[in-house]
Amino acid sequence: MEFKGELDVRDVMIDELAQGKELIKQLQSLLMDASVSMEKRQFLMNQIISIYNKALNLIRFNGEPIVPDPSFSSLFGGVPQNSPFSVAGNSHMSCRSSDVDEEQLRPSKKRKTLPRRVEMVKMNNGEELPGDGYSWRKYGQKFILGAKFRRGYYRCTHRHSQGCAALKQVQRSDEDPTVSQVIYVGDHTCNTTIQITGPSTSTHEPRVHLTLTQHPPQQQPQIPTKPQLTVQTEELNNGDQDKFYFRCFSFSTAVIDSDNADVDVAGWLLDESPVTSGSDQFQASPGKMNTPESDIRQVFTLEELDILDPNFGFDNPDLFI
DNA sequence: GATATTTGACCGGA
DNA sequence: TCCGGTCAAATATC
Repeated sequence: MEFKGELDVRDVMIDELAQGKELIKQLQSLLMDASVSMEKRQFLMNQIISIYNKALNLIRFNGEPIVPDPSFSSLFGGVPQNSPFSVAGNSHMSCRSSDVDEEQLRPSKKRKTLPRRVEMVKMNNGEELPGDGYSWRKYGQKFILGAKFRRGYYRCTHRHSQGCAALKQVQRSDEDPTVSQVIYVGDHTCNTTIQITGPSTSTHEPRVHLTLTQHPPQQQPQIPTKPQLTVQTEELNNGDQDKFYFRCFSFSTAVIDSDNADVDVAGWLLDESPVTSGSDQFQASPGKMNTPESDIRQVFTLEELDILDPNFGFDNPDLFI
């Protein structure tokens, strides 16, 4: 069987992302029009998410064989058919959202193959780890070789009730004890209400109000504990054929008010903030949002961390806003 | 009593 | 065999 080479994959990704940009423009128009139904807006949002999922998977597989299983059509760009809230089959809406499905596609018993996302979190008062909006239950802690502090192991509180497989590990930095490295393993599959508040591009007032709610089958969403929405998109670098760098942004507790005719999701998504202009990193600082989760998180993929300077210190002032 | 945390033991990948 | 990750009993807290 023949598969796309790297260049072809890149072309397809560029095409997909261009489509996504076009859809965002359309969404912007729709959001400016108060007469447009919420369903139509959500449908457009789903299309955008699907496109980004498709591009992400193209990058992830990087030309390797992709099992053409129709049941995973949404994973590779298919727009969910049944529900406009399916969000590519994942409630977390992370750029890693497809990883759970990926695990289902290619189940591996190796823990290291689980999707991981690393965040550096500045702790409140230098002691307290700020909440990330999820409900976690600690199930262990352990001293790790060469680390001053014990690593804490947490699983989602809804692990048993809803089978949510999300895990996280918290490791306090040796260099700066007020900073913790938080490793998220897997995505949340527990059903929740997702709320998004977009950052202001020019003021400190939130401009975007948008609510994405995933309804479990035959069930109303009752658990309002899904405030953190982390999205990582990947930047194409036409000038570098060997590498892809991730453009990441994360934000928490987004509140979206569909009735607000002032919304400008596309502008928010596409604008380059002063913080991020010219950078590979897009950061949406929760501190600029109207949210209770006021910590800033720098999001890395493990791959990105691998290429960091080994002497990199967590007290780097550029790491936090 | 229910729920959360702690901690030593065990498992499994490298 | 080492070591990171998980389990589960004991303990703490509400």
